[in-house]
Amino acid sequence: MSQERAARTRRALITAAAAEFARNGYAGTSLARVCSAAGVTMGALTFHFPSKTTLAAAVGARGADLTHEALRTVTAHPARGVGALVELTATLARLLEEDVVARAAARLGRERADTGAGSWHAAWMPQVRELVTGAADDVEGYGDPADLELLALYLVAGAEAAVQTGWRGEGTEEQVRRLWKLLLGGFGSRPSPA
Amino acid sequence: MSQERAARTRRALITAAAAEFARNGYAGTSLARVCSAAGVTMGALTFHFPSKTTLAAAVGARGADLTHEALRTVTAHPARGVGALVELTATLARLLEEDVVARAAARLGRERADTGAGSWHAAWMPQVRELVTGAADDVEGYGDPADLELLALYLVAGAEAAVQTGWRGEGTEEQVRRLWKLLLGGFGSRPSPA
Amino acid sequence: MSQERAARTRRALITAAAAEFARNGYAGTSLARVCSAAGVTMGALTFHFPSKTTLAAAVGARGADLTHEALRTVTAHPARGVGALVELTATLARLLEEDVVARAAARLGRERADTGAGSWHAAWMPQVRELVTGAADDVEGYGDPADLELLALYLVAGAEAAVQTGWRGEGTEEQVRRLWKLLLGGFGSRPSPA
Amino acid sequence: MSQERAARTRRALITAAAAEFARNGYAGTSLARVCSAAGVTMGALTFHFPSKTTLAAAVGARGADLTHEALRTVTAHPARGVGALVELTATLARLLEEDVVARAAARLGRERADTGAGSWHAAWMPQVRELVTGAADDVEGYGDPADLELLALYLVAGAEAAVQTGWRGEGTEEQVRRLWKLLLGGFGSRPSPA
DNA sequence: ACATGCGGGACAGCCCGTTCCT
DNA sequence: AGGAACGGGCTGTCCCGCATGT
Repeated sequence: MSQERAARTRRALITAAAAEFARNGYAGTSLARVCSAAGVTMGALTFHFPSKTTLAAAVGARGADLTHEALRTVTAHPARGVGALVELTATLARLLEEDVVARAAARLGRERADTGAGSWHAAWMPQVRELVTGAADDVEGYGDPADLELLALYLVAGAEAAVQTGWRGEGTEEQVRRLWKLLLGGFGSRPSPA
Repeated sequence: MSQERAARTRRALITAAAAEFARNGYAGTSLARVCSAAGVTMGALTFHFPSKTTLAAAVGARGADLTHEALRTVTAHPARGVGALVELTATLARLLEEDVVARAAARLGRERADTGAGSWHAAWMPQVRELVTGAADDVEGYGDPADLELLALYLVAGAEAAVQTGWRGEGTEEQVRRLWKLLLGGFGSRPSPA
Repeated sequence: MSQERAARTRRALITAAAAEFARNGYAGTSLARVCSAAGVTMGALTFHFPSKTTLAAAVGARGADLTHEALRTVTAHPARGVGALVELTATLARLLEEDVVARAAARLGRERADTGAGSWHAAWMPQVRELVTGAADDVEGYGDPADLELLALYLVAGAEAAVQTGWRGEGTEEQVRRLWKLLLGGFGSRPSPA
Repeated sequence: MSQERAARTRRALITAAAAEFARNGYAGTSLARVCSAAGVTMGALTFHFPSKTTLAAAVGARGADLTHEALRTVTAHPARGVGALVELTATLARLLEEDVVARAAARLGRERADTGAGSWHAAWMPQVRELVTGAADDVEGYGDPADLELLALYLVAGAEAAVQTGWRGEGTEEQVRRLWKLLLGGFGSRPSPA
């Protein structure tokens, strides 16, 4: 049956669209380019996705799915407290680096937060909050849990910018891990030589 | 003479364009909207800025100027080491929050890094590097200076995202300061009681 | 056997298409809307009607059939002369008012007179002519028979416009009858009070 | 000054659009054809008329103006009663026959009665009503004045159909006059010789 | 010099009528 | 008869010159 060909077309379309969205943003992406990149005609696109908004929503949804899946493997082994946060943000950074769809979903989530397509944050923010509040006792001594949450947000946003701009020296995941090490390690213990 | 009217028109155009660029990005901004927002006809715009790229470049340049000016007042009093970094990032955060032109310049710098219009980073990155390397002895104990630089980058990127998305609880500048406090403070010194 | 289901599908399609054609004209009608209105897929439509022109032709043909049928009952009882003309035009007016297919056929006949689909007139014009010429002696005193024929044409066209625009106060058939009464009655006998 | 060139362009556009609207209806008309017929580019069209609806509205308005003008010369000489009605309908018939814009306005008025573009009737219906009611005493003996009004409506609709379909033997105005003569003349007085 | 009105093309996104397999 | 895909065409609009005023 040709139902699998339809699915293949859909995937090709979503991937190609994600590549364009990630590079040029929503408004800067033309459906014609998406089609030629995916090797399908405009008619096929409009059959699967009636409008550009719908296409963006599909990319966003697929990105959210990929994110959930990536995070499930992380939360599987029971890291607690700050260590789990490190693992989560590092995983997100690697995902953004390796997967175009996730990258596109993140960008669309910020550019089109109003439309339903947006809100990539909703895919991982809840886990951050749960980690921070649920293990409040583990992070005792780290100050206000809300600050930890904010730190995670800033780090992920930074990772996103790093991936897009191409600051990557050694890869974005390593950058995030190095920052955490700096923060948790000697940083702040600087008065030691005193 | 009407030369000052010309200057007024230019400024109105740049401000209106910045508002649109900041909200809708480069591709999502139409010159017609810019004109109607600035109260100017399209003919006047094309007189001052022959192309859309030129307009974006002008916005970027103005944003860089504003950034330089804001940073000059910071580097005036001779804070050294990490304290100066805190001050610098906090100032950038406030600038992004308060000034549309700076916000637009930052966004254009990331979206159109290739064109000359881009590169808002060039306005403040040198200062960060100088601060980090020049005061290498002050930051002894903080690990690799490159890590500190990276941290500043991530924080500014996070602030930019915070401003655009509207995470602001108490204002973005406060967020950045709180994060620095968390990092420099007891953070990481927690296992001591163990 | 499913042959009757096919016939049912055909009829549903023709009725739905007629409704759209009558309201939006030929060019303003999209086959997709017809399908969704008829509860049928596009594949089914293209099976029964290979092209849009074919569909319109089918609607026209069905409209002509309905018209013939309606007129047969009229010409059954042997009204002669002008009375028969009155009956014929009134019947057409009622048909246009009550039946969507006839309405669509009339509209298509004018919009697409070139294609075979058109020419709803051919369904009733011959009867008018026959009535007018065949009973020439009965209408003696009415002037040129060609004028009577023209009058019938104008009245039907007026009825069509009345139905489409919605002038109907008391129903289009009544309007036509009232006009005939006006024309045949005292009208023209006005110099009596002189 | 090039202001007159703009006016010329506008007129050329309206005339060309009227020709297309009159022949193919609103939905059947493509702006590209209008442009090539008028010898202007799409850019010029969209400058004067932002949308197809606007263009249609302009055609409708121009048609209404022409109608007013044509009727003013009729109502100038003080024909009273039925004679004025004859003159009015005959003038409308001739206008429909000779002027594309009026023809287009009439067709648009029926196809798009909902939009403001429509309503060509509003250009002449008031005069009919005034004629019928204002001179009620003159038409004494003609029955209900509302019937006379309805008759005028039907005749104009018939003339419109005649022009579009091409029934014209000797021209539509003559047709209308002949019909009036038939109606006012001996028609109805026929059984007298019996 | 500064500004305007008008016009030029080029796509963009959407949809449409149609056909090809199944 | 159904699902999928195909091109082409339509409307809207966008970014930009080129005349002309002031």
